[in-house]
Formats: sequence, C-alpha cells, structure tokens
Amino acid sequence: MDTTEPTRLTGLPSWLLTQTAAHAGRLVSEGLAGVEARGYHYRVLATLDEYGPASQADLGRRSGIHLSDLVAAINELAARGYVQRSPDPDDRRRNVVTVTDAGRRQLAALDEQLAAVQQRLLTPLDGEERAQLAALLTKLLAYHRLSS
Amino acid sequence: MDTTEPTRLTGLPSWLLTQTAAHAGRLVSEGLAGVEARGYHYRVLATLDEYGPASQADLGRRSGIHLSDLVAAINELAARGYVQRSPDPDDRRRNVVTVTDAGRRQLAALDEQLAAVQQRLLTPLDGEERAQLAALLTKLLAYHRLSS
DNA sequence: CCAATATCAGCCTGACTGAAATGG
DNA sequence: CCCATTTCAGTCAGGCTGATATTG
Repeated sequence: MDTTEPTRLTGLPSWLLTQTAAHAGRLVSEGLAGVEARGYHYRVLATLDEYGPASQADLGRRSGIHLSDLVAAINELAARGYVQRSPDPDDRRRNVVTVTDAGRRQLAALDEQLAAVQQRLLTPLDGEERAQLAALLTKLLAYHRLSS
Repeated sequence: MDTTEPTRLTGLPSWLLTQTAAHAGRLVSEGLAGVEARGYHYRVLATLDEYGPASQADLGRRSGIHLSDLVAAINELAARGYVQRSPDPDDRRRNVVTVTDAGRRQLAALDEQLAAVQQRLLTPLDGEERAQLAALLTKLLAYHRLSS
C-alpha cells in the first residue's frame, strides 16, 4: 500500500479504527485460512467449548452471530465433523449442537493460529502499550454495547 | 446486544479491534446515510478536494479505493451531480474527475456529520485517552502499512 | 393465537480478483 | 507489442432484515 490518503481522513478516529481493524481482519483470515477455517467457525467452537452444547438460538445469543449466518457456519462445521446437530427430544423445535472430539482438536489449532496472529498484529507495541490499547478498546466496547 | 461472548474471544486484541471498528462503522454509516452518502463517497470527495482533479487511476491510488469499486462510487457521485467525469484531452485513455460546487457543499455536510460521529464514538473517553488511542492506532497502522 | 425455533433468501459495506476493451 | 486506463463481472467475510414453516 503506497497510498496517500487525505489528511482529512487519516485524522478521524473512526478511520484509524476501521483501517487497523481491516489489517487485523486480514491477518486473522490468513491465519485461519491456514487451518481451513474462518472467523465464525472459531466463534462457534469457542462458544460451545465454553458454555457446552446448546440450541442454535442460544448459540447465536452467546456468540453474537446472527441466526441466519449461524445456519451456514454450523453446516460447514458439521460437514467437517467438528460439531454435531441432533434434535432435542424435549423440544422438537430445536437442534442441540455439540462439539466433537475432532472439533476440540480443531479449536486448539485455531487457538494457536490466533495467538500467533496477535503477535504479528501487535509487533510494534510494547507491553504497556498493548495493555493500554486493550483497556481503551474494552472501554469503548462496553459503552457502545450497552447503548445498542 | 445482550450477548455474552466467550472470554476466550473477548481477550483477543484482534477481536476488540474488529468489534469496536464494527460499532464505529455502524455509526459512520448511519451518519452518512442521513446525508444520502456512504464511506466511499466521502473518501472520493475528500481526496479530490485535497489533491484536485485526477484520473480514476490516480484517485484510486490516493484514496486507497480499488479501481473496480471506484467506478461505482464515481457513477453514484456523478449521478447526484457532485463530481464530473470528462475525457482527458492529453490522454484519451483516461477520464479526469472533478468536484463540482455542489460536491464541495456535500463534502462540507459530510464533514459535519463525521465530526458528530467521532463525538458519539469517543464519548466514554476523556481527552488524554482519545489522544492515546489515536497514537496507538496510528503506530499500528504505520507498521502494517509498510509490511503489506 | 402467540412465541420461539430453524431455515432460506436477500441486502449492504468494504476489500479484493480477473478479464476485457481501448488507447499511448 | 507492451503498458496504462477504464469498466464490468464476480467473490468473500461480516453484519444485517424479512419471510416462512414448524412446534410448544
């Protein structure tokens, strides 16, 4: 990128945020692509691992993924044998989604990839700066999460 | 959003970045939608205003917008009378894109909208924190800009 | 009848790829 | 012939909306 964006743009915090996020997203995508995965896959697997088996509706609420997108993500994960969809005997409207052993192994691999990505992403910052950044973003996120 | 994301996710800097950027993007889109515009429109108008009339190729390089997307953006801006496409007499391969007076007025309106958006975005941070955030993001951006 | 669930189809932005036509 | 420019067509991830059928 040898682009010369207008200074009017580069001063805007919203621009700085979306641009760095774009770089972060690229790194994450590349990292996950190395393990044949994408962002939603990690989010689903991590959520299942942390909260246990759940209906798709619960999974959506917990992972912050829209139900419509969740359908596709679960289809893909199921096709690879990482999760299993089984009808809930108690409530026949819902499917219970469960991680398989292969899914847990894949999650571990994704964790590794993502840890490496964080390293690459934060390279130019020292420890204190990393903590500052995380604190500031967390504060912003907490605020906007409520008012939405 | 009363979602309860897995702690595994919320700790990742890449997650914090992309999430806050998503909120920022939403605010920007809403702000610009109020003036019937979107991000690319502002970027094109701001670039033209800062660097003057340019070919689409130059415009793409300067604004960081892909040429393929630029076509659509310019079409939309031209349809609203904010920019003008005229053939370059010196090089008949290229179109010279120029801002109109209406375009400059629109740009001023967009600037206002975006200033308001920054306010909303950064509400929970005080002056020092805002400066810190901008500095950290700029540092990250500078680093990743080079190595891409 | 109403509420929740799962699914499908589609929109939008932003970033990107590839191919083609035109002209220097 | 090569190269730059413009344009069009299409992909992809992520975040969304709305409609529908099913079941409680």
